[in-house]
Amino acid sequence: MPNTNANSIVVLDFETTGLSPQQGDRAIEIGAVKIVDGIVVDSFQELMNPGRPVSTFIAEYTGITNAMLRTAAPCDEVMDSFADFIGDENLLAHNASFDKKFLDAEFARINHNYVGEFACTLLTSRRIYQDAPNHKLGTLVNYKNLAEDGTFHRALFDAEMTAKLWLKILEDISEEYFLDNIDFKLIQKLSLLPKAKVAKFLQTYR
DNA sequence: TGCCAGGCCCTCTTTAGGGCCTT
Repeated sequence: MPNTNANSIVVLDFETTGLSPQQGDRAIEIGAVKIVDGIVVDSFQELMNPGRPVSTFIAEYTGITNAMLRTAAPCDEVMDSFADFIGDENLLAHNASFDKKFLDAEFARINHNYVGEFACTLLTSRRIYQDAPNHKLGTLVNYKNLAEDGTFHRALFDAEMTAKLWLKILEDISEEYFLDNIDFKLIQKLSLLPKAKVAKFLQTYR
């Protein structure tokens, strides 16, 4: 059984060759941080060789070039190490449906199953920060004045920024609705509510 | 040959269409 505390979680981000593993796209980089009780206690970052060149668009978008990938370990090897990193923790990503489909596809190739469930900062922030100009990761980092020192669209940096956003979301919910020990299931439930029902849900929680 | 992601979410909706997000 995965840990149920929202404060113990692995935040992950993939860079990939494209948008769809079902269309043959592969992961080219995985970045992740492990958070325990609001503190980043571990991190993981690896480039991985997908076995074929990346497009000019992807190289420009991510800064990850074919020259960099040529010397990287193959996806299977990196994903095997990453399986050890995530253990049985619950997982978090910004637009988690995207990262989940690549995680599932890459893990399927090495016959690995994981027990953790996903939460999503995109779905959560759409409900908690309804006044944000949009809900892109970079916009939300600026909107909440979260310190940034790095380059977006690299896996570890995006995972670190997603982690900061997650902790800010927990802090804001905790302060506004007087909740402590926010449960992972609460966030999952919240993330699928109609926006108009979010405030009442949190006000009446416990 | 022609097609080409997909889940969420809103609305001029539900016998549907299009924008938002991720690379």
